[in-house]
Amino acid sequence: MKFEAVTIKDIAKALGLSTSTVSRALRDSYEISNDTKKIVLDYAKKINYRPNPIALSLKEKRSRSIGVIVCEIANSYFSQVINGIESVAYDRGYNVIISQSHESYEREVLDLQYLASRSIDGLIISISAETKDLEHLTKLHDRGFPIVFFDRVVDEIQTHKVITNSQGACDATTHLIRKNYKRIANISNATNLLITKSRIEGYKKALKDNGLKLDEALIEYCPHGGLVYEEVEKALDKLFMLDKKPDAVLSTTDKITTSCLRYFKARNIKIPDDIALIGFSNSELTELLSPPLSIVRQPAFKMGEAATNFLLELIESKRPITNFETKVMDTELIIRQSTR
Amino acid sequence: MKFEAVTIKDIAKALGLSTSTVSRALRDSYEISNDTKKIVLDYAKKINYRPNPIALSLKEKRSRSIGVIVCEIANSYFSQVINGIESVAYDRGYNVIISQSHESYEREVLDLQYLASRSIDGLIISISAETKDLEHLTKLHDRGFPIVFFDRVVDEIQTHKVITNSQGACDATTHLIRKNYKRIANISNATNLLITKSRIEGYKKALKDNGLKLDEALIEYCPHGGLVYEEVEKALDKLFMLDKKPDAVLSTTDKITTSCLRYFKARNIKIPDDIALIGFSNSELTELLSPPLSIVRQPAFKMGEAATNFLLELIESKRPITNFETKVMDTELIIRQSTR
DNA sequence: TTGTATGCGTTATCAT
DNA sequence: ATGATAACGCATACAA
Repeated sequence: MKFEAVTIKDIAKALGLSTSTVSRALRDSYEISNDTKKIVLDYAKKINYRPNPIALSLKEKRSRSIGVIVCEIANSYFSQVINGIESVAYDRGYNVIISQSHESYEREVLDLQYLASRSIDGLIISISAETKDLEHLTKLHDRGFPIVFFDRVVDEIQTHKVITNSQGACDATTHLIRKNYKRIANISNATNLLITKSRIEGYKKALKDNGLKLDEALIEYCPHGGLVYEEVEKALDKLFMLDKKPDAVLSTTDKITTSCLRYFKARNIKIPDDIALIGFSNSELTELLSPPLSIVRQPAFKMGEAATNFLLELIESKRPITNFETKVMDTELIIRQSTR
Repeated sequence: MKFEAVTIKDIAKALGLSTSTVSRALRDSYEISNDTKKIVLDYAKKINYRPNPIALSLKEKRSRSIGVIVCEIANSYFSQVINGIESVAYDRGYNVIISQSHESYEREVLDLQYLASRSIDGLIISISAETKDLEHLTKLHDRGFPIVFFDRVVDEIQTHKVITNSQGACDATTHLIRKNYKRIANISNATNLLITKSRIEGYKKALKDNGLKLDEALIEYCPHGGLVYEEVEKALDKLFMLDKKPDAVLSTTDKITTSCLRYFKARNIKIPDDIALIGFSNSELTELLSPPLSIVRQPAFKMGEAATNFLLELIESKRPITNFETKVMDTELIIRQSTR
């Protein structure tokens, strides 16, 4: 069942005017007499005329919509980022079209194909944990398509980016060291992601700064970003099978943090008595856990806002931008009782 | 900086063919020779041609995108619904454009204006807690615009709807009664919402079926859907100031449940010793709380899927549909330790 | 001040 | 088997 809307043509016909007069009257052009304007405007209002954005898009070669690709919407971090994106986009008159990669490279490529062509004016993306080949993105970027990365960014593409620094992981690790934990495990996202490297780096820096020896056996990676519980389970199994078991765990993504909690609970491993846990998380419920969970919180909403401002700058700039910026934002370390 | 894409015209010019030949070749029309097809297809692939969906939309008078209005994305229930919507939409070749009402009637009207006209083919909506006047929706609906309601539906508009039954609240209340709680408070959403009426009804039914007297003083409403913590705080303050205080609380939305937990924690009120709590929630973390929270879980993902299937049926139907369906889905009662 | 014609990218209709 | 043209809704250069 199609929904037939009113067009300029309808108004013109009804009023015995030409479409161009109506068009100009609606846009309050100086060339149209006040009388005509009033007649047109009144009638347009009466029949609830709305310009067809698709026709406008075709004409202006811009859709006023931006695409967003994240791994999962139902993840507190990403939903908060989307919230930030949506707030800026809405204010500036843009639609937000959201796609989920579900941590699948293949799906990410499909999403991009779907969003690209010209139905979106630009893209905000946090790449999937599986993504190693960037051709789908470089191909667009090289042709001048505006792309902004956030969270899981890539080095190979020169554009605006929004990330958090490695200080979050460093602070969390330092905190654990100060609390006298000696064998601090680190469970992170896929190895290929820059964000993983950055968080591992923060972790290593803290160890080094505090004179602790790095034990590579204490670092575990989740190739699917912790999307499947089993990979976190496997990682923890391995850690607990070590001769020298960890006495604390730093988990560096929302999803992995939740899985760690689930793992400990299932095995009746007590936090912080049996093991300490600090995790990256943006869930509002972490403070209500028992014990309340120490976390590293990312400024998700602000990251979404920043990414969108960057993207709209790229989209609306008259001339190609070559001077790109990477906005590095601070995380917030919230100490609660899961780390004694 | 604009992104210039390849058009049929470019291909036609490059290959010395007419646009119609190219168009037909790309669509594998029987009237085009295999040789020509191959030449066109190869060249199109080489230069990475993609049809312009906006031009298609203008021609077909459909945008292949659907609008979604929810109060908040960053809410486990709604993000899971959106996940379901997105999954069906994606499979059927539709974009999903998301807007948030933030529980504001005014914002909902703006969102709708923004989405309407012809940039979306249909709408999936869960109305804001503030919404009483439905003119913004009826106006569209009366003109044949496809709308599907879910979760917070309305009686006044005849169309497909997806809801959960009142059994969830009834089951939860019955469970509390069986556990020997006598004074069961109910904290619900705004009074004007049907979903509130339904859940209160389930609650009352359980009391009645079990021979308990209804005490209206034990029912509290949150006009802003619990979006502001203070209204939940006020509701609980009132309940705890009663001469006969409640010994259990049933909270009927995600947001309110979280606020209850926060309130009890802030005041060191122990669950379930000081008071029992069971709440509607779709968060994955509730089982990790201490005590693990008894919940009523809604089939959020499935509700999103069902709503989208309904909407696409309305959109793609050749003739006006007058036979509307309301899909009533079951909730899941998960008993954990917050209710002894 | 108003009207006519053109084009945005695509496809359907009608030639050739 | 292929090409020319009109149309979708709108804005605008150009005419009148």
